[in-house]
Amino acid sequence: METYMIEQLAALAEHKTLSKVAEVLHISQPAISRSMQKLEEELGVKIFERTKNRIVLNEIGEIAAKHAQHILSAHRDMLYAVRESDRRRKIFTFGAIAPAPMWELTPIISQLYLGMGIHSELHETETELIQGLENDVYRVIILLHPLEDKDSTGNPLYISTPFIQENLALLVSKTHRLARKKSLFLKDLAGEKLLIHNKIGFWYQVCKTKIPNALFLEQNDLAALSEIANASALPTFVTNMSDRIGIQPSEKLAIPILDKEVNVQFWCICKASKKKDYAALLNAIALVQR
Amino acid sequence: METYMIEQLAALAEHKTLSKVAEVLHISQPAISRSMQKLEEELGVKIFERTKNRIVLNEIGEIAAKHAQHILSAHRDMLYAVRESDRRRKIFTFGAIAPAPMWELTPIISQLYLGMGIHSELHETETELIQGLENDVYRVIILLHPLEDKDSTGNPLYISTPFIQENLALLVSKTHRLARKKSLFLKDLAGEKLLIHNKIGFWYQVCKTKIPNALFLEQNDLAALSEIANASALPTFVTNMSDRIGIQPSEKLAIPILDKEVNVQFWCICKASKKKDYAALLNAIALVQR
DNA sequence: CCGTATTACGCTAGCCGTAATGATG
DNA sequence: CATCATTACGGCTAGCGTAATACGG
Repeated sequence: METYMIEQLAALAEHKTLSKVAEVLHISQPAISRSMQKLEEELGVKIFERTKNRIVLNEIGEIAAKHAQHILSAHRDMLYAVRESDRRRKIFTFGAIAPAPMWELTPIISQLYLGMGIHSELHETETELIQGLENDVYRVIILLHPLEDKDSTGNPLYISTPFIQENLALLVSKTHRLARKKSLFLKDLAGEKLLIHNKIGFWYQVCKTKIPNALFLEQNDLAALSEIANASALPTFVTNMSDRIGIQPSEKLAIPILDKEVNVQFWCICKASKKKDYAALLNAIALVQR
Repeated sequence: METYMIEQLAALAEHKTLSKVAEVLHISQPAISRSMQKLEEELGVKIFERTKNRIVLNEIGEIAAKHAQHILSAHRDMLYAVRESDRRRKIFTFGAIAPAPMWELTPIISQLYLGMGIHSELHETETELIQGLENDVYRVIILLHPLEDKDSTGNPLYISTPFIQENLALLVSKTHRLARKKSLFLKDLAGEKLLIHNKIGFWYQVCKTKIPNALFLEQNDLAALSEIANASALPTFVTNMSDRIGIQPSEKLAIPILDKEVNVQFWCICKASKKKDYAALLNAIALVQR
């Protein structure tokens, strides 16, 4: 049973006449006629009802055509899987729960995997990240904790390496009502108008759920947000990582926020089965802890 | 992607070397070598790690091979389904809940479908029968009641035609304690030793559950059972259908049993979608009601 | 050296297209 | 007579086997 027969049978079930199939598949009518004869002979079963100038699939033929379509979709699946795997092999894709470790990790990967493309994705929750790691969509992921899962024989499924820490602070003008405090908690921000970026991973949910009655002015352009923060009296957030991307405190004060949810340790995680592939990367990561 | 490539890739994943594949598939080594090169080229993706005299599937190659095996099994499924359907087309197979309608139906089918094989199966419960009808394993089935199921548009899914009736009686010697009764109920047989056949469809369960504390002496050879029944004082069962297969009452008395579970009407049922195919059969069946 | 993969070189099986034939509505 | 399926015929592609080459344990 050769592929071309399967293809033509499936097309015949769809287009009903040999002529139409010939037209669609860019092949001559006699070719189709012969293929179908040969297929029928190979199967050893009548799958057509023939009159002198009409050929129709019989009940068994319809079953055969169903299977033919299934085989063709299996072919397409194979092609897609192989090419998709290859594409992923040529790009280093990772996922992160927050932007700062994403920015930190990118240059490290860039140095280590010279010439390879890098693609990173930000998520607010860890479920998609872990799932992506499982599917090999992500080579590594950045979470707020290590993954300790074991397989049935007790061996770890993942390798977790501590990465950077990040500590949140509120950036306020010197005239703000909170400006004289040395530190504060999220609940102290109740009712404030706050300028925030909206692609900040897990921070977004933390802010939304831990600060009561705040009004969030969301921005999705980082440069614009920085401008507005400088030009207005609106408070905004910074972290120990903010300077890494060129945000300067200017005339404002950064007041540390003490809730444990906003003083976090990131972890870089890969599958244990790929330990060797990423040993060098995990090594490099261990060096930038601070 | 031609079938031969798929086949060879799957075989390579299994046998590891081109030489072994060549041996197994009865084809020359160079042929395999070229096929795999061509496949790799068609995919446009490196699926092998090659050294000068060694070829190994890489990670993507393993994925490809998995898919190849899946495609091959789809091929086998197609072949099996087609041939199995053809086999069924050449044999009239039906299922029944009791032997008597099976014996009655067989000659009717035999006359109507001259030259076609006939195969019948007996079941104690109706679930396998209905499932078999659904799967087209059985063309028709014999149950104790019609099937009234409708599809989503309210059209009947099945055609049910009344067939024969069967009424059970106890066959006892004239000296038996029950011999003077004109009729009886199953519960009257409590504690008796009873000679029965064990391939009697639904009767088996009825006897087992409706007669308290009886001792059943099971026989699976019909002729032997008949002999023993004649030669011994043991009571056994007959029905209005028994004479059809040559069982004679001899010197014994047949006492009707009145429970409704053992005075039954059989129904012959086919799929509504095959109504036309079996119209003649259902017609013939309607004539033998009695 | 024996086993393994690849390359080179004809051969030919088999698939294709063109043309012709037959049937149908 | 337009449309569709099948048969006939010749060409050519492409997969095959044999033989030769090259590498490795």
